[in-house]
Amino acid sequence: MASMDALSESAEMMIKNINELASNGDRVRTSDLSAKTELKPASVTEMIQRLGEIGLVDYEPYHGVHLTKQGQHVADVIDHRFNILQRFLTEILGVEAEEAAEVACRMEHILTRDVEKRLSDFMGVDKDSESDLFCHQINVEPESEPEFVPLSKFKEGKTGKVRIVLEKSTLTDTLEQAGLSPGRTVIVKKSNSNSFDIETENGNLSLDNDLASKIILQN
Amino acid sequence: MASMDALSESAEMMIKNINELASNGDRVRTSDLSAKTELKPASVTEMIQRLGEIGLVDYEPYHGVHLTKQGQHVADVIDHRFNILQRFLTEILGVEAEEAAEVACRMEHILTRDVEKRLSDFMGVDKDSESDLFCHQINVEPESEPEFVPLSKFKEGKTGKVRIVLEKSTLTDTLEQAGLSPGRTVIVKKSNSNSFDIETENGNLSLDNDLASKIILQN
DNA sequence: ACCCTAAATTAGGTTAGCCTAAAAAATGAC
DNA sequence: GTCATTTTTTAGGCTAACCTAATTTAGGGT
Repeated sequence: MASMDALSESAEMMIKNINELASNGDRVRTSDLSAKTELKPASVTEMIQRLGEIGLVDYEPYHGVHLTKQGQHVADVIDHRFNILQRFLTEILGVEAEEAAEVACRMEHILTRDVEKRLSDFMGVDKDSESDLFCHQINVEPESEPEFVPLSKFKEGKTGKVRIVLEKSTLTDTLEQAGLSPGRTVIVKKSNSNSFDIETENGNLSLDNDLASKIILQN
Repeated sequence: MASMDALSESAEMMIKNINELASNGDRVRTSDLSAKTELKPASVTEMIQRLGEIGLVDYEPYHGVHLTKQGQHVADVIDHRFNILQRFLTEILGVEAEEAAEVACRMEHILTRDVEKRLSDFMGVDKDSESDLFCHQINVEPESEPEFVPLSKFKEGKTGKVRIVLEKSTLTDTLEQAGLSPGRTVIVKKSNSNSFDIETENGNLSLDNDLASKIILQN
């Protein structure tokens, strides 16, 4: 081990990439890092040697690297900062995914502990973020995320809760009477390209596709 | 003029400092820049020469620099990004002033145009920011402290500006289309215990209480 | 006008982070 | 087990951004 200086962006990126490639527990090879970072192999070697010297990585010439406990901690911090930043950029600001990832990837190296913590609180992250970790590791079914989709995309037989009715008009009162106001639960009984037969708490009715696309349901 | 590369953080900082020292219209001297940037005079000379070569600065050996039109534009962009970031960090996250300034000063060089714009909207900056200035100067009524409350707590007829939309997932896109993204203004037309009829810049819609509680508006 | 001092520039050195090309080590086919 | 191929490392170069030390210029006091 050596200096206690702050890590450079390049060094942090290397640690992050090592961590991402180490998912299977194996040592990470120079060539894989070279491919992932788009640096030449010689540059990767240079960097992982330096990381080895300061104890963040266990480096064996010709046999790749893996993160030390210290290095893993750095990776975890960076990872968390990235996730928080990305979520903020996409969910709060509405930045498009790819750009959000790029910007988050630059900002993750700049965040201070305090700003990170405050941003986490703002985004509503539980202090015990193990649930987050759990998800990453198990990740059995990424499907059951509650989704918000227009009624017109619901499959037959599916039940959903009305969350939003876009576009109000005189029709709204009618829809309301029919049990299609926000908060109500509906079942799509039958659907085809232009007609949806649905059952609401107030009875049954049919909608055309145009209208159905403006009623947003939650799974 | 020469390259069209993105400016380095160091170059942008130099431009920023030149701009700040040029408030009186005079040419900015190397020694002043040296003092302000905490770089040695030789390093300042080196940098301003480079900035001169790419046309951002008008450099005359032994007689200082001043920003060109191009350079002034860069300075203005950086300045705006800094202000927005600092406001976000202090007003929204509650970061202490000095730390906010430091972090903003690093992040200002990373923001993309799009993120800058979205963050500006989020912070409620109008494109013609003269209104902003106006408000600050007149500030007749200190009563209506802007408050952040969920849409579900808004009284009928009240107008507010969307600041945050909690809840991720595919819903975000839908809300955005509906005119419910951060920065937009909405009016609550009618409300009851479980349904909110609101008017946005994009039209009218209804929300259920659960969802409305997750959309945070500012008075 | 001349000199002296302060300011600015040039010259030359360092480091991090990249590169290419050459050398060395590991790996797998037989 | 040997050898060809692939992978990795070493060697040496480059640039940006800093530095110190030496040189040059500007400008004021007399």
